[in-house]
Amino acid sequence: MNTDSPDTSKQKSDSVSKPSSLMTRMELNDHKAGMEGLDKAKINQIIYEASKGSKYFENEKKKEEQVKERIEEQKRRMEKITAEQLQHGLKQADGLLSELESLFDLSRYIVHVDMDAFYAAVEMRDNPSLRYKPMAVGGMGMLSTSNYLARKFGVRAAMPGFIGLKLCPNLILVKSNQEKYSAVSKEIRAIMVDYDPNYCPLSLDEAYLDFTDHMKTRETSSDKDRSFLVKNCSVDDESKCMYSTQFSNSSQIEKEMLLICPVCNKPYPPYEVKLFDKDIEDAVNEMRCRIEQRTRLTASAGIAPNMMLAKVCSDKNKPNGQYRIQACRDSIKEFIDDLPIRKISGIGKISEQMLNALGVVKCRDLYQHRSLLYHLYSDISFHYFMRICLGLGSTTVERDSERKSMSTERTFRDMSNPSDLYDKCLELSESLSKDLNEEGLKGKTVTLKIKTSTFEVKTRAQTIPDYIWDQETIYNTCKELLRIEIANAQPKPLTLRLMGKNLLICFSLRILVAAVLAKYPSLI
DNA sequence: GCGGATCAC
DNA sequence: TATGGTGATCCGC
Repeated sequence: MNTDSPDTSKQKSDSVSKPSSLMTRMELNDHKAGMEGLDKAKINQIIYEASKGSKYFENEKKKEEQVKERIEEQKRRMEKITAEQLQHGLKQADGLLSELESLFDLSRYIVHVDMDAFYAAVEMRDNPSLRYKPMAVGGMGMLSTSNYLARKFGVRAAMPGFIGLKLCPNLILVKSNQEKYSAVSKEIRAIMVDYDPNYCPLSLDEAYLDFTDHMKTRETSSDKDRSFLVKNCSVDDESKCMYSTQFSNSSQIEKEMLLICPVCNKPYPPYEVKLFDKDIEDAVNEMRCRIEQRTRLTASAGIAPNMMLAKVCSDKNKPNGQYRIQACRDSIKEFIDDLPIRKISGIGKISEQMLNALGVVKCRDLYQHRSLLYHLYSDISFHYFMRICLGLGSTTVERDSERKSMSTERTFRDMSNPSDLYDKCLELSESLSKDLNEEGLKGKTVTLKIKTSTFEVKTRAQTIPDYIWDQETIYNTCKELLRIEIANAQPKPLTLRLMGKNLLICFSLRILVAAVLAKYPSLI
């Protein structure tokens, strides 16, 4: 027994234990919109009380320790860097920066569109009794999104439902309805096509668009082309409910007139014709209005010369707003300099901590500390950081290329009986094989993923000589990998809460057909 | 090629 | 009572 350790028996009078300041991982995410002015300390206390002692929590503590060790290791490496090396790093960095500088292209209008609290908004639209009440989509296990009222209590996406209920006892949980969200997404995308036929969807509720070509045709467009029916109603004298329909389509107008405004609960009309201007702000505004007309859901948007900046902008005036960065170096510099690095897509909670430890908090700090970053990070990461601090991003909006992998995984009640585990393994093999078959895909690297009852995650892969997709080969390969893991756990049983499978794709029937048809068009 | 980690949604 | 699923990428072997 270590007599130096604090005597915990003396602390039992403390009825409330304090969340450890070291447990950054468990704290409330507040880097996104809708989180202003809440009592963070109180919320974190509730999250901590609800989580502490659980297996999940214990595993998070372990991971937190590992991150701390990584930061220590980073510090040790930093201290070894000499003044001379720093001088060299500075030269390298400045060389790269001037190279990157020449890549700047300010000629494009890149737009990022993001639906506001998408799943929650759909559910509120379809069930008026949910309006003005805190609600979230998901179950006791996990929430996929919450409405803005629930966010005021700290209820967020990726939070388990039971914690959401602790934060907000009146929270209403609504089951997720993916098919419905997909259908709404399809309606939204049908509008996006009018502004950029090559738009790039990121998820059901998010997309990048390149408005550049549209802006050229817009210059010569007639007023009629830019006229849409818009319904205005003032609600609580602030948020405006806009309802619009395309002016040219009179039969549609009559159909829409029968609808009830979801916010003011009055029937349409009255409505008015709104003429949108030829500039980019009005073009994006027009698109958002049309989305709202079609779906009765609001979107936010960011307008910038590249994708990285557009993405940050769309968050700025959320919900139901838009923000534009002017396409000039000074505006970009002013915007990026003060921006916290965590706002950049790709810099998550861990990278933020690692960089903060070096004194890098805002994007301008990436530039200030460029020499240090040159020495501490890989070429790829360093390159990425330098692009960020310049405000440089991709200007080519393109659809995702072909998928590189396909996977399936399930969480279940703790399971240790080997025959149950093999059953689960077979089940997942069937599922993955079916999905591969539907898309005509094959691969040669099979990966088994397991998560133990203590939340420890492991993956075990095997590459086989042939391209495969069939259930038997997937099962036989994974069965062997699983057998080894069960054996390695001996004499203890292997107790799992999740199992998954993944196949790296090497062959796509669809691509093959496309290639053959391209070569022999007569086959069509 | 493998396994762990991180990130986004 | 109770902390997801899918796809991608990077790093260090």
